[in-house]
Amino acid sequence: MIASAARSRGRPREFDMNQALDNALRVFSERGYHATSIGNLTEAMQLASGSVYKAFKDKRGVFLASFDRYRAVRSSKLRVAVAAGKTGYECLHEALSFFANASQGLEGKQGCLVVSCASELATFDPEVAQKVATAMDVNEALILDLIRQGQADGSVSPDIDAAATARLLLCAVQGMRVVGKTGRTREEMMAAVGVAMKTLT
Amino acid sequence: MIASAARSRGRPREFDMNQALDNALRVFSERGYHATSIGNLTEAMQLASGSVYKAFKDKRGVFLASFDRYRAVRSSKLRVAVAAGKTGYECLHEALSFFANASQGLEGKQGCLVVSCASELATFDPEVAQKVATAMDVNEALILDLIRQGQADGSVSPDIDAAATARLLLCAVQGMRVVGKTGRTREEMMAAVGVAMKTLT
DNA sequence: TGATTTAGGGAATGACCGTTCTCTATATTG
DNA sequence: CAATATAGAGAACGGTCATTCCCTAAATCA
Repeated sequence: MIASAARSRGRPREFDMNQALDNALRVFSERGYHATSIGNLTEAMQLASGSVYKAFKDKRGVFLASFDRYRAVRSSKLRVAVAAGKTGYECLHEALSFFANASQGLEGKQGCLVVSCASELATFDPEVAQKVATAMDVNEALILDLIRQGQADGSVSPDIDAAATARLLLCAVQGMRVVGKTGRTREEMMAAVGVAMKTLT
Repeated sequence: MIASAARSRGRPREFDMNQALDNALRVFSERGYHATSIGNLTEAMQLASGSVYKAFKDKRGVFLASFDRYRAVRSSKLRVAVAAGKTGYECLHEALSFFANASQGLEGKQGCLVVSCASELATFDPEVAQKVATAMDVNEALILDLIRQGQADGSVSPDIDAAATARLLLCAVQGMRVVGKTGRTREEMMAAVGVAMKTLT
């Protein structure tokens, strides 16, 4: 038997898990965790409430799965975007532009699942708090990495405090997601990226 | 009759409005809007539910009043902090430090009412969305003002794009409030402020 | 084929929450 | 002092929400 074709025991799942999670995380992003009802989720995911509970235990389970999906998709897209740069400096510009683009127009208004929902839960849910902290750390580590890469290839000043700069840039991109909820244009956000790049010289 | 001593008609209010709002906004900040129940509010405000509804019409009314109170208090404190600086550059450093300080330790974990709660409501409540947008605009305008002041007194480079820099710094300070929810030290945040100041030279 | 296992769907349930109602208390007005 | 007006407190109410239950459907196992 081919390993990848191994089937589970009973009736197979009829819906596409990733597609359902993409719909769920869109609703969570727009409405926030507590304002999202099971009804909102069943409508968006095109599933009956019983099926939701069969597949995910409870509402929090849907959220946790959506959160992981969101992070996986965003991380993947970010890494693709970053790869377009050649020097460390260019990669950093790609990374900041990626966040700027997500903070503008409709996508900006939808907001960031990590920022809006997770902040809502992190206070009273240690597991979510940990996931949020990790998400932040991963982004900060990526930026720090690119700064060091830039210092190595000469595109970023060797005199800057890499750790502090990475932290400031992390704040800047997370702040873009917040400010972007009030509605900004791509030009406004890209101009901010241009200013942020000055911290690397 | 002395104007300031003019009393209203019926039984006078027994609780202190500002104190009650300070308690309410603390709960809204910690729990978010939807996760805050009337029970949470009556407990924190030390008022019976009937009294809350008599004084504020409904839950949203409590939130709106808390939001205004929060903005008034924070704005006032920010302006006091900024006044400690002499040059525009110094005033900007005071302003950024003010946000950094609020984004660290316990206050950082409590979070910002504008960021966490208002984002939660802004999607489906135009009035709240307007209030949030205004809060952002006021902060951005203050930063822009200080940059121009610095350019006038020679403490900030005349070559920088004042509007774009103000926007980036707004993103940075709002981002601090988000990142600060995951727990950061004063030193970490102040180092980020130091880096942000480089955008002014 | 019959037994077993898992998924889908939707009605039923029980708890909680926001709001209203009612009654009492305390002020001003005339 | 009566009349009026507003505040305080908490019980009562109605609706919504998350969750569970039960029945049916579709797969594998023996």
